[in-house]
Amino acid sequence: MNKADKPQAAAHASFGKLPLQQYLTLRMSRVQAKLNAQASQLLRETVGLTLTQWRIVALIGVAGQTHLSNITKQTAMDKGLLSRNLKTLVANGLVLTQQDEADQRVQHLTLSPDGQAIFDRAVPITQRRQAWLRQDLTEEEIQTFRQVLDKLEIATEKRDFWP
Amino acid sequence: MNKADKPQAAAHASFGKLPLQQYLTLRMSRVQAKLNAQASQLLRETVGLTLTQWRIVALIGVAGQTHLSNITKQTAMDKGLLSRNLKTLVANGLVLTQQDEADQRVQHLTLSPDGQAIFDRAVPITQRRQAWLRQDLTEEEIQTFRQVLDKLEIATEKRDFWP
DNA sequence: ACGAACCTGTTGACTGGTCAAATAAAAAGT
DNA sequence: ACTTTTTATTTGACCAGTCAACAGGTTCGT
Repeated sequence: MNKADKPQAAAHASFGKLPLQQYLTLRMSRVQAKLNAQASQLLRETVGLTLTQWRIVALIGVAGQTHLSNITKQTAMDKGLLSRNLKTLVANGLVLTQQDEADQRVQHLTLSPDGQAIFDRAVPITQRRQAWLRQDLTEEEIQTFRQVLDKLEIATEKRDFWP
Repeated sequence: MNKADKPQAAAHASFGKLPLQQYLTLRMSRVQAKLNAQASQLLRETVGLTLTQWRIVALIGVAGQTHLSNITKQTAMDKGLLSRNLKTLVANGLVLTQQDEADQRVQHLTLSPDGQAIFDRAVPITQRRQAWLRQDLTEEEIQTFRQVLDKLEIATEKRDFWP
């Protein structure tokens, strides 16, 4: 319902090569947004956790025992955020904390029986979703995808790309 | 300082095949977090926009003219969020709005001269970043990466994977 | 032509996430 | 020994994002 929709659209021929719409990061963020929405809904309906809470529980679950800074590294989430989320998990009795004797700073985190039960219940659900997401992907595609993610991650770490 | 560190770690042999650490979504979200942090910092330092604001400006810029629901679709962001962000962009004089005559609901969005100036300044910066991110990627990798993103996106849309 | 369904955009209340500073403990350097 | 640096976690203030409800406007079915 509109006339000429591209008055200055011509200007973008001058972008050199890379049309903005094809920025990897923009596309990633859109897909990610949809994936997150889907995962959040699924987790809310089935186990009553937020995505962040689930990730904490999951990481403790697979490790058997960890501490916060470990989770920080594995997720690249804000430590403050994790600290707060953890607090509610502890308050809800899903996670147990125990001070390290040698190093008074670190708290060891383990799942309580309740936490373990939720973990055990959620794992097959999330696996099913993962399988669903992979259904149309070949092994090669997945492998390349992982490889690209790795390279992108590395590229974010060396930050010498700008003075 | 701890006894058996894997009392329940053995349980994960029973996961079937997919170890939790390899969930595509978990790895994606970590990389995405780092990319976002990098982009946000860059944009803040160079053009003084948040990532969301930049994306709105960018999408208006490339289209020449759009409307909100269009941006909603392209980014999968919340329309409320976009509406608010847009309001501040309009208040700051970067974006101009104009009611559609035929359809009174839609507002056409264009960049003001100021907005265009910022856009023109930001584009090369973001392109440089994109190039940096791609530096270690081959064309095939990028293509496969895109393809996987597409398939994942499609998989989030048909939601019949769970009763 | 009339109501139902639908689309566009806004608002409010609330939750989640970010940034930066603070606290506290250990490790490293001198 | 003692300052400096690094690491682990917490806290506070603030901003971004989500959900759900709403107000107007359009379209479609009968």
